[in-house]
Amino acid sequence: MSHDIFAQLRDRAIAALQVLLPELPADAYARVTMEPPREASHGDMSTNAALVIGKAAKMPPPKLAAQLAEALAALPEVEEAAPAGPGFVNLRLREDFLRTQLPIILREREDFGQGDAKPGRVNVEYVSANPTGPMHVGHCRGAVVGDGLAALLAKAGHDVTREYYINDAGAQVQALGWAAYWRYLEALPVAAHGLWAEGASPEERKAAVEAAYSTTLQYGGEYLLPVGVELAAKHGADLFPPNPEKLALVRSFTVRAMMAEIREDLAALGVKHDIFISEAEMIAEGKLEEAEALLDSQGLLYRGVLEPPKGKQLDDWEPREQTLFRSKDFGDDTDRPLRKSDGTGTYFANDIANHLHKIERGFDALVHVWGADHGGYVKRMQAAVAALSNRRVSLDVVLAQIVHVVKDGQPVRMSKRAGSYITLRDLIDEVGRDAVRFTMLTRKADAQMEFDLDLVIQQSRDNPVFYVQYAHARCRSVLRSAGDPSLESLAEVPLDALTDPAELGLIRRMAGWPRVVEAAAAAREPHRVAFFLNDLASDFHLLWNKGKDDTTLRFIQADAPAATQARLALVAATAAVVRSGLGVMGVTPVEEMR
RNA sequence: GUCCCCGUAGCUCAGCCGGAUAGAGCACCAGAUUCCUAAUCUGGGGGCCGUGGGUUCGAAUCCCGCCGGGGACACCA
Repeated sequence: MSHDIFAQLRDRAIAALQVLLPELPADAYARVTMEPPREASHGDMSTNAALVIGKAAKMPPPKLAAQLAEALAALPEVEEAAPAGPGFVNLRLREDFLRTQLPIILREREDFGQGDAKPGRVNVEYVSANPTGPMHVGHCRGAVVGDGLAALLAKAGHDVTREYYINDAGAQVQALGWAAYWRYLEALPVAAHGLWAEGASPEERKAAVEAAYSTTLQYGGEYLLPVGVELAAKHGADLFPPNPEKLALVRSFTVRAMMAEIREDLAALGVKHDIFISEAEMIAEGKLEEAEALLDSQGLLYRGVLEPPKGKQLDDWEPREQTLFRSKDFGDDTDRPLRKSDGTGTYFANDIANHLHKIERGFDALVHVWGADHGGYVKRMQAAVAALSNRRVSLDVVLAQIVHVVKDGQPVRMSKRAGSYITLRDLIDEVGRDAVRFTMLTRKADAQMEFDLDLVIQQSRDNPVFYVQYAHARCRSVLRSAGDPSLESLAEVPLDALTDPAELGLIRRMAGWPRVVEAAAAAREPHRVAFFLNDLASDFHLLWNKGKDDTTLRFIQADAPAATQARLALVAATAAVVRSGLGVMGVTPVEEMR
């Protein structure tokens, strides 16, 4: 069960008000909050209850606040309750109530913060990089944010399915197929196809392929060379000359090879998915036609011609009649094409099919992590989901903004064209998986961020990865020195010795973890976990340093076994909460730092 | 031209669904180390919350205009 003390006290406050105001309907309390006050001197918790229900109760908020404070002050959890400002009630919690949180943490350990099971099923789709090459740093942020968000939602009590949508249909994969075919031809003896002379240069070979099949080779990366060699080893010259069937075989082989590589990249980053959905298979199953029929039956499709976009130079624009979806009816700026002028489906149409597929599998909430370049795509997709589900299913899109990689104060180029293409693997090799994951989650997803390669490997306060791991390592160091007592036994020890403000502050922070999980999940903001852990680490380092000035505050006291036990319980709980938070972020809690 | 994201301390950024005197780290200044790891900690200075309106008991937060940065805009994915 959840152990959110803010939720508990909020319930207490509402119960108290229901006694004071028996005639007030239950829904009047919806906007009542119980939260940490901004100013710590105001106490541990603050409620706006008198402010938000004053009008409905026909009472001036300050008067109601005074009555509520009186009722709350009588609670066993509460040391002091006082009306304040325009109608707040500030609570100071009893120290022994705060201390009761430690055994709870020690029994729940890494599960502390786990929310109660929530109804409904959530589908989180992330990464979904095109299977046309290895992952690069541009994909990395979305992968980490998606993985962290999925873990966070699960921690908050949601039933989460993590999904990867393989874009293995469409023009890009056609192009990939040709590029792989080119590499296949290169792996064959020249005599097998005779497209170029023995000893032809790479440019000549490429030009020969482009001329022979009137195609343009967009993908030629070295990562396709082994694919060509494997195809040649497996099929000899049988795939020459090309025909649609043989090219389809090359394509599916290449997509499988690329996906194998992407899965390795994901594993290296520690990013997990429950399910991989193939666009091509879904389309082959007829999901597009099904979605189209469903929309058509609701009168949401029509034949029409779109206006040309203004302000953008389009030399070859001409009016075309297409099948259009009335996304405007659902808040989009314009209606959107479902079929190209040649009658084939647009990417949008395939994506509609993808979402119908999700809705049919029974999800109640869909969450996507997309790159910022897809920002213009959000409204139409939300429109489609609303239409396909009769507005039952929600679609939230988290946009992951661009990451600028910086080294030695200089931007590191990431484009393929510039030649110095940074793969995800390069980045992990350079700074380590934990640093990549933690750093990518220290910013709101929709803010651009700078990834400073020098900073993330630095071992100092500037580097939050290090700072948090160091706190955990310090906890573990203390516990090892004390002979690693079991958490079960520590959950039983008397805690009266914990009275220092720094000790109680640390407990307060930890007791707030379930609330952080709940709020961060609701806002779809996994970065808040990183900030919480930074604060928690700071509280712990503070306490540690107090022990340097005042030896009676050190954790291990040779001549005071009871105080030592109590403090070991505090330290063990801190370590457990750090692990709980790092678990959400997918970052390893280290035992020691050397 | 339209749409989306961003604009908070010198720098990098928090600020949860509107709440009380706007915060953290870095940098700068001044301190703490025979000690469970000083890889840390304590104190200090530093703000027109881009800007102008609006909503209300109350706005960094919500709404509108403008300015600045980034991104996206038929038949690509």
